[in-house]
Amino acid sequence: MATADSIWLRPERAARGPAPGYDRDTLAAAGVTLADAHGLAAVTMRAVADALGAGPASLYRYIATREELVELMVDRAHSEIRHPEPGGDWLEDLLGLAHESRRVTLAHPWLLDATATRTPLGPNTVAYLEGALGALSGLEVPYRAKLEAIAVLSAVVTALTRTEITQARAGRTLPQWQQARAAYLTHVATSGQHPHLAAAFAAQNADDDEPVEHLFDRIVTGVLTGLLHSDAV
Amino acid sequence: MATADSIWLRPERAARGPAPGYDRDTLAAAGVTLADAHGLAAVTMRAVADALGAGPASLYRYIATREELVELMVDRAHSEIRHPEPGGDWLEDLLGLAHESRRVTLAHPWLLDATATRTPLGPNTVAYLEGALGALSGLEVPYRAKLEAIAVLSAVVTALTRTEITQARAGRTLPQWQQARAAYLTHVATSGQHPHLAAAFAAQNADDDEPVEHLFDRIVTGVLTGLLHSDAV
DNA sequence: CTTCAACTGCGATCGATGTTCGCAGTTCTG
DNA sequence: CAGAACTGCGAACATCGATCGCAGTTGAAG
Repeated sequence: MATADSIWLRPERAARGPAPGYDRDTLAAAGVTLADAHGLAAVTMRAVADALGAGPASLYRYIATREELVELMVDRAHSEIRHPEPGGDWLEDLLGLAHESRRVTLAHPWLLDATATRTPLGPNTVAYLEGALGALSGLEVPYRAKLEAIAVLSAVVTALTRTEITQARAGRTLPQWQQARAAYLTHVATSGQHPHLAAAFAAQNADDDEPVEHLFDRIVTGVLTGLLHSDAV
Repeated sequence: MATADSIWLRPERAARGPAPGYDRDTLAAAGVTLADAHGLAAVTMRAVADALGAGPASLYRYIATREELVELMVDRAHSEIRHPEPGGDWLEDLLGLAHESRRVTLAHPWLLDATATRTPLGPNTVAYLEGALGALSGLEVPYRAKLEAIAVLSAVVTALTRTEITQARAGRTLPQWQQARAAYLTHVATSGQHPHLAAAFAAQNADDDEPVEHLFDRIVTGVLTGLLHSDAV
């Protein structure tokens, strides 16, 4: 049954027939729980079915493919993004939205993997987009620039959150491959070539006391003001 | 044989024993050819072995895992990045490097998938980093800000190139899922809710004549100047 | 030159995964 | 009440990454 439609346009329940035992959101919730605990790779069809007490093939009555399950999971996670009412200052509003995005991503690190390649676009993601556009509604700037700014903002927030998660994970478990990478990096830094990198590497471990939120604010603000050349501070 | 070392620190040839029939770069080249033609998913161990005329299990004499093969491929692709000599203006130099990054990514679109989650760090990627730091060497700015700027730049270039590739692909083949997404988007835009999104959607299809390179320059310049608050231009 | 440990290529195979097929049971509709 | 439509799902298939063990080959030590 090749359903070419998007899952968001496909009706959840069939018109006729017995009532389904589960629903999409239940599948998504089970997938989110699994991914939160053991990463996105642990979200296999069989694992989700087991968590639900269902047979491995039952899930295909609700979703057409695993990709769609991930899409449901992403949108469910995005539903946790709070949308505060706009306060008039577009920079502050957008910064608040960026903080929400970061918070949810820290709570569900697998979002980085799920949204790295594809760009799921469910109702809650759409609501996020609408919110961001609403924050910029007072700005006298072409729509294209606003969409660009939002896309760049999203990319930057993702990148920042990714390094934050990576560093936090390295601090706890130091999981082999990170160790191997550090070894290679010090090898590169002390090799004599790459002088700039060596200097940066040495300077990096010196003063690291800036709070993460402050760094986050500084970078996001810089990027946004650079893109929308604001006159406000 | 659990080799915990990075592949870049592991010796390519063994000290004793017969000469290997292939080498790492040959594997990487075969993988790149396959990925260029049919995407990263087509780079399976068996496919690479077939392309080389080798048995499916032979590759594991050169790499420990498929991840390492992808790492080799990424670094080989990054070797195509040209490093022009610095011209004194850091913004121009960094912009040139960004263009090189975009060019190589357009030539090897699978780089987006390969670098989406992981961040391979081979010799050529390190050389790129060194070049970017070198371009900023004249700036009176803490090293941390330079590293941040480079990371953000990389994220932005990736995002821009991804949308560019996606749109180009949609223009040619319009591959089903894009069609489904467009259907959902128009459904959202015409639903009455999401007024800002509807307005943006309507305005987007109006005037689209800005050349891609110009848009690229504009955004990258905006982001960089916003981050490093340049006084130039 | 001999010897042998070390390495190479690789066929066979394992476990896991996403997905399909067909069937029995269930439920809503006309 | 009868049949159509749908559900749950056991079994199976193709494909994937990875492992194991063996025969053949090489290079260095004595």
